[in-house]
Amino acid sequence: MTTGAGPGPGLRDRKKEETRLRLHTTALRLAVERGVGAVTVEEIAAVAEVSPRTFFNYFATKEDALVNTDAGRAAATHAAVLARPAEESPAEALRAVLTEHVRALEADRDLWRMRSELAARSPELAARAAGAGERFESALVDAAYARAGTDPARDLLPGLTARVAMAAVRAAYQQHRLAGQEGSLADRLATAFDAAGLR
Amino acid sequence: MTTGAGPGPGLRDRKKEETRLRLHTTALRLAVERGVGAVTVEEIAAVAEVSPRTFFNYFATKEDALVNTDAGRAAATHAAVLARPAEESPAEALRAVLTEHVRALEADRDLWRMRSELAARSPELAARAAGAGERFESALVDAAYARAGTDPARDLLPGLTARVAMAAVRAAYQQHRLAGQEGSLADRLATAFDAAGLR
DNA sequence: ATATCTTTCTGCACTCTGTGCAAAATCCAG
DNA sequence: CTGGATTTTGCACAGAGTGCAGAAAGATAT
Repeated sequence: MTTGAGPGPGLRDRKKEETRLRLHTTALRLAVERGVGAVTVEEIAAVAEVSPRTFFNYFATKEDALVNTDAGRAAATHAAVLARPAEESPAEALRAVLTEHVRALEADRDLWRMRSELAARSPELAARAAGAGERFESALVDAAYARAGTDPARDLLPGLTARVAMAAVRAAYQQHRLAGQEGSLADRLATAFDAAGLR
Repeated sequence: MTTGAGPGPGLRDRKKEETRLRLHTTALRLAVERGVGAVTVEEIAAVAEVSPRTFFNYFATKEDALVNTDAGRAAATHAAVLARPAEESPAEALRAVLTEHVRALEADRDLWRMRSELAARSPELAARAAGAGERFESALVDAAYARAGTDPARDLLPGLTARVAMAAVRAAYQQHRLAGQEGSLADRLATAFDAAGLR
C-alpha cells in the first residue's frame, strides 16, 4: 500500500462512494419529478445501474437514500468543534464551526433545494430530516460539553449554548428560504448569532 | 339529541376513541416488552381484538401507532400563545405557554417515560418524535410572528425567539433526564429561560 | 319493532419494502 | 497470475401498507 499522493482511498472505496452518491442523486431526482410515493426502489436501482438488492446495501430504507442521513457528518462536526483553538469560548467555537458548515451547504445549492422541496412535500421525509437534524444537534451538544469539561447533569450552559446556536441556524435558514434564497446565508446567520447573544 | 350531561359524542365515536387508544397502548406495551422491530401489526391487532386491516384504518404506519402523533397539540399551542395577554412580550408569552406545557407533560410521567425509552432504542421512532417536535416548533414560530405582526422574510427576531425558547426546553429536559428525573422540570426550565436571556 | 341509511370492520388480493443467505463478479496484494 | 477479501447479485421470504367490495353494526324514522 503506497501512501503519499497515491490513489488515496483506492479504487474500491472510490467506486463505493460514487455508487452511494449516484443512488442518492438518482433517488432525489426521481422523487422531485414524480413525488416520493410514486418512486420505487426498483426504479432507483435500475436508473443508477445496480440491482435492487444492492440499493439496500447502501441505504437501509428508501427515505434514507433521499435524506442521505450521513452519520459521519455529525461526527465530523463534533471533531471540528474540539479542534477549534482552546482560547475560544464555547460560543465562539460553535459559531465558527456552524458558519463553516453553512458555507459548505451553500456550495451545492441545487442539491439542498431539492431536499428542502421534498421535505416540504412529504411528512415522512420531513420527519427523517428532523431526526438527522437532531442527531446533528446532539453531536454539537456533546462537543460543547467536551470543551467545557463539565457534567451535563449539573451544568446547563454548554448544552443550552449549543442548542441556541442551532436555533440561530434554523432561524437564519428559514428567513433565507422565505426571502427566496437571495443574499448570503452566512451573513444572515451572523446576524442571528448576534441577536441570540452568542459570543 | 339532548345535550348537557347526555350521551355526548355518541356510542359510535366513543367506540372509535376507545379502539384508537387501545391500539396505541397495546402497541406501546408490546414494543417496550420486546422491541419495536420484533412486534408486527398483526400481533398488535390481535391483542387489541381488531383485524389487521382495521389497524390501518386508525394509523397510517406502525410507528404512528407508537408515537400517536397528535396534530392537534401543535394547533392548541399556537392558539394558547395567541391567547396570552397582549401586553406580554413575545418571549414572556412563549415562556408562559411552554412552562404550562411542560407542567402538563410532568403529569402523566409514565406514558412519557415509555415513549422516551422507545425513542432512545429505535432510530426510526426517534425520527418520528423529532418530526413531531419540529411541527411543534413551527407552530410556536408561527404564533410568535402572528403576535409580532411582522413579515418572517424580513424580521428575524420572533422566529429566533421562539426557537431559542424551544432550545431552552430541550436543554432543560435533557438535564432533567440525565439527573434521573428528580426535582422539578419546570424549575429547570425557568433557569434555562433566564440563562438564554428570554424575558 | 322494523325498515332503512350510514359508517365502520373485515377479508382478499396485491405491490412494495426490507432481510438472510449463498453464489458469482470484482478488486487487491504478493 | 493466483489466492484472499469485498462487493454485487439473485432468490426466497416475511412484513408493511392500500384498494375494493361485501358483511356487520350503529343511527334514524316511522
